Amino acid sequence: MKWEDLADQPCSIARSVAVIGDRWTLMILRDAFLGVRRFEAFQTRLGISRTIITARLKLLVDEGVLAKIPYQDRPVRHEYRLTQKGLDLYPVVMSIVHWGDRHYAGDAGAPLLHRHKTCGCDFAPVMTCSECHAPVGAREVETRAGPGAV
Amino acid sequence: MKWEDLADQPCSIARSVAVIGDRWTLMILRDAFLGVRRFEAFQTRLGISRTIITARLKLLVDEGVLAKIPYQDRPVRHEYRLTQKGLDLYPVVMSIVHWGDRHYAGDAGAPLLHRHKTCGCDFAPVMTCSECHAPVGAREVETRAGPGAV
DNA sequence: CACCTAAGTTCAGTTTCTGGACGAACCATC
DNA sequence: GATGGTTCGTCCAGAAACTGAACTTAGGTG
Repeated sequence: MKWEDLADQPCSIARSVAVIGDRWTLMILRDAFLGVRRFEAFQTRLGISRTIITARLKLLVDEGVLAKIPYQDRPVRHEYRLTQKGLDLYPVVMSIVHWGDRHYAGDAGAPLLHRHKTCGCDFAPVMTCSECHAPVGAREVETRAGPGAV
Repeated sequence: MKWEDLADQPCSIARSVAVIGDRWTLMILRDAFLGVRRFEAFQTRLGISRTIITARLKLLVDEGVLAKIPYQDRPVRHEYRLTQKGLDLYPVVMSIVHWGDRHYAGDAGAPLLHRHKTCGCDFAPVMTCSECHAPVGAREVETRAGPGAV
């Protein structure tokens, strides 16, 4: 199987992974959620080749995760902003952060803290059930084929 | 920046992405959560080269996400099981699934349904605040340097 | 004019991924 | 005891992706 074939699988993971599932794309999304918007800023912060930045930003724009918006004319310059579809990735990014905090933070603790403005507390993300609102763990879930299965 | 350097960044995303941030690793984790445990099963389901399966399983075992456990002697055979650290990735996997369901499920609907055994309902994962238990969106969060920052 | 910025593109060289063949260790069957 | 099957890999040549560095475009600054 090739990377492009992933997008055609009858699996939401495969289809998502085809878009966001590589190292640099996830790092770009991290920076986007931290407010980075310009090509040069992504390149400087990540320190990777401009070719890759170009390719990844293009993919994310093509997929509607980022929008390329001009912020000045003469010369025209663009910035990359998260769309609603991009903002919907927040739980993905936060759960990755949280896993890293739990398993890779050294003695010093987490590199970043997240404050929930609504309640004013530093928080950790908790995955809950949309129906009963209780926290959900892997062992409490049963998976079965849905309407979109093959 | 090279891939290996990611693990040394003062960023939980980078450190996590160094472990789980590539396409095939995420697909292997998906299958692991669906109950796949054997080398041959991963290879057959994913249809990718055995070299990659070997390398990815080794990385996940080295990182303590999977455990390699013998399930028979003569000849000795192993299976790969999620450790607690691996099970902790469930929110990551589920949030990716959910994003895919929302943005890439066709008219047919989601390929897989998830039933919360505790309450008996099919559910969607909702990210909530550990402190006030309300759902959290990207715009309601403020990020700042934590104790583990450089 | 010389130099600067932002956002890319181009290119040769290196690294990584790929499919397919092969190996090792055992079991079952004829 | 030769053949074939199962499971879990390794090895290799070729293809694809990534890399750093230089170059381009379109304008702005002193």
